[in-house]
Amino acid sequence: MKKKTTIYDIATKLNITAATVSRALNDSELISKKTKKMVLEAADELSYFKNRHALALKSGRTNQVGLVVPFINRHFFSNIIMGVEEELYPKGYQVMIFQSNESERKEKDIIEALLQNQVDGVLISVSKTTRIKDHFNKIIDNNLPLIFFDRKADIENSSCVETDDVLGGKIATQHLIDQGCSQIAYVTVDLNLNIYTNRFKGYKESLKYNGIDFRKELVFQANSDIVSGRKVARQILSSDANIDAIFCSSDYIALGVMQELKEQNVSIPDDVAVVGFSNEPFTELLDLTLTSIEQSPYEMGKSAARVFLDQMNSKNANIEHAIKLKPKLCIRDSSLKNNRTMH
Amino acid sequence: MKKKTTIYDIATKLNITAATVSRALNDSELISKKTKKMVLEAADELSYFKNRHALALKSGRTNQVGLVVPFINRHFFSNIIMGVEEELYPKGYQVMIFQSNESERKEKDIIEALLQNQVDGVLISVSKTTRIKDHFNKIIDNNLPLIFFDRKADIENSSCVETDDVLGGKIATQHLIDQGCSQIAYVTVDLNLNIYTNRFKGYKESLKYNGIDFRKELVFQANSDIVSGRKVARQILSSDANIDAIFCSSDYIALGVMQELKEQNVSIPDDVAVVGFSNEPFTELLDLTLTSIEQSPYEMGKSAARVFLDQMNSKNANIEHAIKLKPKLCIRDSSLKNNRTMH
DNA sequence: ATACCCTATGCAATGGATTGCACAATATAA
DNA sequence: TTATATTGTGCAATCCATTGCATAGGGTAT
Repeated sequence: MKKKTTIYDIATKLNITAATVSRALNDSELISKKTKKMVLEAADELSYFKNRHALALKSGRTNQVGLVVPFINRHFFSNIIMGVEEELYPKGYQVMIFQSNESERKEKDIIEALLQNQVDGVLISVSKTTRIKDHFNKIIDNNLPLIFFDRKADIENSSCVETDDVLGGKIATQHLIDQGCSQIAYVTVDLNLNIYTNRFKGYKESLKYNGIDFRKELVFQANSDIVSGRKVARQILSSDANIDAIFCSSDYIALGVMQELKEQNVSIPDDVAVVGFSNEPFTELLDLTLTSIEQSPYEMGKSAARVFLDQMNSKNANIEHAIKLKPKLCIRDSSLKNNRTMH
Repeated sequence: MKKKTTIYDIATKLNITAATVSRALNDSELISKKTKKMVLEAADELSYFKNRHALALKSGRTNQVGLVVPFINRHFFSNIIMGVEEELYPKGYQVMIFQSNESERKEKDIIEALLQNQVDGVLISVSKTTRIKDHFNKIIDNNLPLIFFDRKADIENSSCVETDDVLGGKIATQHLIDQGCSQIAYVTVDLNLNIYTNRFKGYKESLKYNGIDFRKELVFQANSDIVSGRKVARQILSSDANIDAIFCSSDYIALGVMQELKEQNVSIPDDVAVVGFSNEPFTELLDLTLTSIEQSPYEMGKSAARVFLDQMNSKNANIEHAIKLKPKLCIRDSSLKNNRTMH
């Protein structure tokens, strides 16, 4: 077992003190060029590298931030991670990534571990099952920047970055109306979650704005998966509602819906236009591409990272930021009528 | 700026020494129940948590491992991360995730940072552009377990976990032959990368095994994307080769190929069967689902993590592991002839 | 009552890098 | 040549938790 090289080893070798070595390695102007050169060469020879823990212990700072997501392997979250990383890495921060698996318990553990690691801040998208919030307050109590993204908790002195879901619901609905639709079915997921109630709100506001009556019999519920999407499509088709469009609050539902419509020989988009939400990668790989709402997770990550940097720089950690990102409509085959070609 | 609570704060408050506090917190049997209770209460009151850096400094161990992938937001890699995490988290290890962006430079930086962090081991999938290997040797020199997954470098005393790509190439080719194909075009990506040469090798071996002559005019090259797939499909169709199947070493190429074939009214799989590689999620979301080779990244992650644990436990870090995971064929519409229905 | 043993706690060193202060060595000025 | 800057290094404390060794205080045995 080889012992790790320290500045003391270098000092001993060169018959100088560790203080001098430290200063030389940090290119202090107190040290002569000759000594610096000596030290650097010796350091290289002994394959020395800094011990970050000693540093952290001394300075109380780590240049590490904690990033917590429900799942790493979701397109949405992994792109947020990309955004955070790319913003923070050049500034010398290390991003420690953790996944809560939608478990409150694990989320608590992770935050405890982050605090033990003395991270300089925490960026987190809250687990679905989280009800308590002591662990978030612990972060605030320790005077660390706490930034929520996508899913937030109500914590004083924290910041958040989220998609403007109401707007997302609006522009999707408006687009369908612009395409000549007026009987627009809406498929929601879980009306307990903020994001879905907001999308629904946007849908209703858009109908109202266009003078179309809201009919609650056009609202359906499903889980966010293909099978559930097929099932809800069957429900919709067999109901009295004579719809000409279906707005799904999830792309997976929309995919299931499209599969079912196709099987039942309902023409998309002419008989029924379909719009999804989230702009999953597969939406543009389909034969009949799916119109959807892009939430720009990469931008969201960057934005959250910038909020963190802001809070770090203006030492006054009290500033709260609340950023809403504008979603974008990606128009594709499933909703584009009139045989217009895309280019 | 609130100062962080230390065991000294607790000691002062209770009029005892830090040593006693430390032992109490670690539930040492040297300490009386009464004192333990006192200490735990005080710790809670002062919202104390351990300083991991002090611990790491003292013990030289961190219970952290470094995990380096080219990109986090790829289905393949994010599932490897899942696997590693799920294996290591229950054992008390923290996984520090980094992405090299396929940059040798960044890969070096990351490894330097990991060493500075005194991680207990490194799991890495090498960046495409990496040529030097000093940074890998530095890990070995420090007597840390080094485990490569998917893409390896030739380093003594390191371990690796990879897919048996030769077998992957074989079973895909064999499947096409079983479907009655004999003029099988092969589209490769980069013959400098191990994984692609191995797939190609499997293709050739399978042909030979079935007594089919290898014809180099049936081998084409493309980049791993849809546009490139369409382009190569045009090349194939306009060549003299009268092919009845196309085996693509990437799903994205296969998708482009299928799009182009469809546009040119070539029937899949009856005129031309298509097989991809990697089993990307979209393969089963298409109207015409794509036959592909599943590499089980999740299992690969678990496997790599287990190798790490093995090396940690048997202190003798010299044991090299070399694990090859068996790929699986996922048969779908694009290659299944004879109008058999799937269920 | 004296010698001895436990039990619970304290003391002090350790790990590696940083940094304010002290001081030696050299250079400059008078 | 002596006094004064200037430059380059050394000393020692600090950050926090752990742990081997020492010891005080109480109990037990004789």
